Amino acid sequence: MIPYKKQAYKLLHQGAIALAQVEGNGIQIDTDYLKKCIFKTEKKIEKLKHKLEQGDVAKKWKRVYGWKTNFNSNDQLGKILFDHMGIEGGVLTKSEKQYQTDEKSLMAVNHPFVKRHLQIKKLQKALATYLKGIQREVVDGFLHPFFNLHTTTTFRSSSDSPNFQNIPVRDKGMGKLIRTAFIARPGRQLVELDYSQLEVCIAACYHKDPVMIEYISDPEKDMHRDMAMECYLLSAKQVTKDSRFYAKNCFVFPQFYGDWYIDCARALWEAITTADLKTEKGTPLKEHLAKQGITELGNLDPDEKPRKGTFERHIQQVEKRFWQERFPIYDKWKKHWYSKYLGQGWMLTKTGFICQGFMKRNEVINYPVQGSAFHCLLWSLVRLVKEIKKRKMKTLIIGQIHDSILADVPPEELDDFLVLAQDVMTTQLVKEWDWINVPLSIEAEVCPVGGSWVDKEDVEIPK
DNA sequence: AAACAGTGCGCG
DNA sequence: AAAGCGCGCACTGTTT
Repeated sequence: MIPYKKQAYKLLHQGAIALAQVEGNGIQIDTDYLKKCIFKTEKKIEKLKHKLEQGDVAKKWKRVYGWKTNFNSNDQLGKILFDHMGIEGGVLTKSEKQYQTDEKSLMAVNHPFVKRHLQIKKLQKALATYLKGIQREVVDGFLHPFFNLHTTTTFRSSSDSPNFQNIPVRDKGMGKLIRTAFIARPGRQLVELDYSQLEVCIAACYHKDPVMIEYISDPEKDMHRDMAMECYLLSAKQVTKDSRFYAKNCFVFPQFYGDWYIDCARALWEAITTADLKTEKGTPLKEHLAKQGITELGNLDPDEKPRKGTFERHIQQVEKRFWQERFPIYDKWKKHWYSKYLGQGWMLTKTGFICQGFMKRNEVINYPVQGSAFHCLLWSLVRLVKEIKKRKMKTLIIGQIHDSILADVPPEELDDFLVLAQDVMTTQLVKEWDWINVPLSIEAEVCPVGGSWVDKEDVEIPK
C-alpha cells in the first residue's frame, strides 16, 4: 500500500511529525515499583518452578529428555503429555511439527501439572515481555515507545521498543501488575480518550447500510444485544451482560471480519460452559436451548450438512439472516468491493491510499476499514498536538493505541482538554472529511493524581 | 554468532 | 473456493 492522494501523503507527513513529538514527550515510569515488581515476580516464578519440578510429570520429563530437558519447550511439553503420558485429545499444529500447546488446548487437558505450567508461562510473559521489556527502555525515568507509520500493510500505525499498543488490560491481574508502572508526571493525571466502536462506524462509511447506520446513530438500539437474542434464542429481557459480551466477540465482530458459522458456533457453544452463561433468571443456556429443541453442538464438519436440532445449524441460519435480512446492503458492498478489486487489482481507501498486490477476500474487505479508522485517530492527534501548542497548554500527548489517545494532563487543564479533545475527535474531524456519514463519539477515562494507569475511571466529558 | 521458521500471546 | 483483520516480542530449535 502506498499513499496516493496528496491528502494521504500530507496526513502521514504531519502524522510523523506529531508522533515524533509524542515519542519525545514520553511516559513517566514508576521505576521503584518496576524494580520491586521484577524482583517479586522472579521469586514467584522460581517458587512455582521448584514446585513443578517436584511432581511425577516433571520426573518423567527428565527421564525422557535427560540433559536436554527444558520446561519452557512447548515441543517437549506436547510430547510428554500426549505421547508419553497417553493423554487423549492432542492436536497437531498446522505444520504438523508438534502438538498445539496454547492456553486453550491445555485447559482442555485439565491436569494439575498443566495448570501450574500455564501459570508459570503467564508470569514469564509478564516478566520478560513487559516488566523487563519496559525497564530495558527506560531513560531517566521515562519511556519513549516508537510509533511507526511505515510498517503496516493497512497503513495503521505500529509501535515498538517497547510496543505500547499491547500492554495487558483484559486479564485484570496482569493488567494491574504492569500498568501500575505507568504514571503521570508529578501533580498530573493520565487521561485516555477512546473512539466508541470506531471500526464499525468507518465500515458504515464504506457500505452505507441503513440498518447499521441506524444502530450506530440511535443510542436506544443495541446490535450486540440483538444478536445475543438470536444466537442464544433469548428475549431482550433474558440477555445478560455476559451473553451480550460473547455474542459480540464470538459472533458479531468475527462475522464483520469474515469468519463463518462453524467457528462462530464452536466459540458461542464453548462460552456457555466456560463463562457459565445463563438467562437473567439463572437458567443455564444449554438448558434454555434444549427447551427450544437445540440439544447438541453438531459435528462442525464443513463437508457435512448440519443436522436439525444442532446449535451448528442454528448458527448457520443466524448467519444467513444476519447478512441476507439484517444487513443486506453491507453484504452487497462486500461482494461488490471484492469483485471490483479482482477486476482492477487495487483499491482506493476513503483516506486516499491505494492498496495493491495479492490480497485474500477477507483482507480486501478489512484493510480499507482498518486503515481509515486509524487515520481518523491520526488526524485528530495531529490537530490536538497543534491546538495544545497554540493554546499554550501544559497537557502532553504521550501515546496512541489505534483508536485511542493517552495524555498527561495537569488537573487545572482537565476540563478544557476533555472539551477540546471531544470537539477535535468528533465535530472537527467529521467536518473535515465529508465521507463520514455517521456520528462519531468518544469516551474518556481519567486516572487520579498520584495514581497509575490501572486506576483509570470513566468520566463524563463536560458540555 | 546470526538468521530463520514456527509457536504462542499481549493489544486494537 | 475459502473459511476473522492488523501488529511486536520472547522463546525454541534448526540452518547458515
